[in-house]
Amino acid sequence: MARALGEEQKGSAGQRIAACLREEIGAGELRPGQRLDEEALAARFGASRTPVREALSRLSAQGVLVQGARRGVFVAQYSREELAQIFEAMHEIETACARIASQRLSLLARSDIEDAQAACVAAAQAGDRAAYLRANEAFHLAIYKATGNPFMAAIASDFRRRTGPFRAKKFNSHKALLASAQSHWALIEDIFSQDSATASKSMRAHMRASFLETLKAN
Amino acid sequence: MARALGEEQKGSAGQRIAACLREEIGAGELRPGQRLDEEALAARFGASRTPVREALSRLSAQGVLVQGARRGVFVAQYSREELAQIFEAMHEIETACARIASQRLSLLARSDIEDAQAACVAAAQAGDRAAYLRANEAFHLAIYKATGNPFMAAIASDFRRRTGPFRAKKFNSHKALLASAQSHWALIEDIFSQDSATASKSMRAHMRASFLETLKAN
DNA sequence: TCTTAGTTTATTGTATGCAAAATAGAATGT
DNA sequence: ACATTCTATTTTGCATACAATAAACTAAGA
Repeated sequence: MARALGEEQKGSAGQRIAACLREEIGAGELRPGQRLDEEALAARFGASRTPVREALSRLSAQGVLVQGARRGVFVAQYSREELAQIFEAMHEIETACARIASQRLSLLARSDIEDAQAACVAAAQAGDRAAYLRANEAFHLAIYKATGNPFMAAIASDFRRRTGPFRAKKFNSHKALLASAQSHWALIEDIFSQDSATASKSMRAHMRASFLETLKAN
Repeated sequence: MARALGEEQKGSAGQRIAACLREEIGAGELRPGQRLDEEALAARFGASRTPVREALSRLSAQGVLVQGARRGVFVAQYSREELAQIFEAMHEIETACARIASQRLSLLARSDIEDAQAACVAAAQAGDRAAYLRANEAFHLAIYKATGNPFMAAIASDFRRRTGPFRAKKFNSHKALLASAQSHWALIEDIFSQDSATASKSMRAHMRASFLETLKAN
């Protein structure tokens, strides 16, 4: 990753490392169950183990990593059962987000969602998997932001990160990207309709489909 | 606190310190906005600054603490606006929990909820504020657990912790404790009715009342 | 050949030390 | 008297060093 060392972000080294790892995990670049070596990370980020450990503590507190007792940290790995539970929780939250967003939709939020969807379509047509993954995240994030509630947005984002590695697996063909981008349109229409019942119902359907595809791919 | 040094919990020192601080913050013993001195905490827990910093990183990643750039860490403090947003999110999650719990209620979960409520009533009648705070947490936690979904339970618990210091302020009289314990009965009845619409509606009302009281007390 | 005990190695968890930055205080000038 | 600048102290953030524990490997015995 080019951004590892070059990009100068805000905050302490520990926070930068955490942000970078979070992104990579969410994008599925680090596989579930994979062990993270502290010293290797330190070398990679050009820092000592101390800020690396800080980052790992942060991420394991958020559930993105799991920490075995004196056994190192691993990218969180879930059984089918657990995956179903996570998706159920995510399902509830996303549904609530869609409902609230449809009630409070501002012109700016509407524009942000449209822009994100345009990026999704572009990436899907180009067949750029990495770009689509980011665009898709941005799309859902725009919906979360549209709730006007940063705390709702934060937990929804958290769940997206945790399921990222698993969802990423299902975007493994040009067709899958196009289908995903296509399915956004109905969701957009229903949220923009400003009818909260319709919006939440639509998101419910979207999440259900996403879950079933994810289960198949894992 | 007696539990500071004596109690031997599992895990590393950093995890024990984090758990201890989490509990104290949730119980309102540490005030929002209060600054936490690393060296003082290290002295108190009989450790060096390293595990203390680990604990602080964990908690700030969870949003329980906030970390200013080179300015130390503080117990998270929210404006009325932010408090309203947090409660809205909490409201959505608790409502979903009540709905799911009512659908899946097991005999064991039912028994746990009843036990927790008994403890609430006992603490309220005794006028023991600290005991009531813990019992009330256990009561809500039992409902979360009744969903059978540990991830739903976890986010619900997180929100409870974050709002803990603010909610704690409203339990400042014997009457308030009794009223709170009393209000649980309706909630229990509706969840035990196994009618998900009734259960979620009841939780919605409970959370609304809780929010209004909390706003007044802050 | 398989099991088991002992040893070695690698890695985590903790302590200490140092440098950078921010706050508080003192001194000087207007 | 007030503002400003320089200094000093406190405190964070990072690096290094050390201790403790678990995994891996070796070797010996059944």
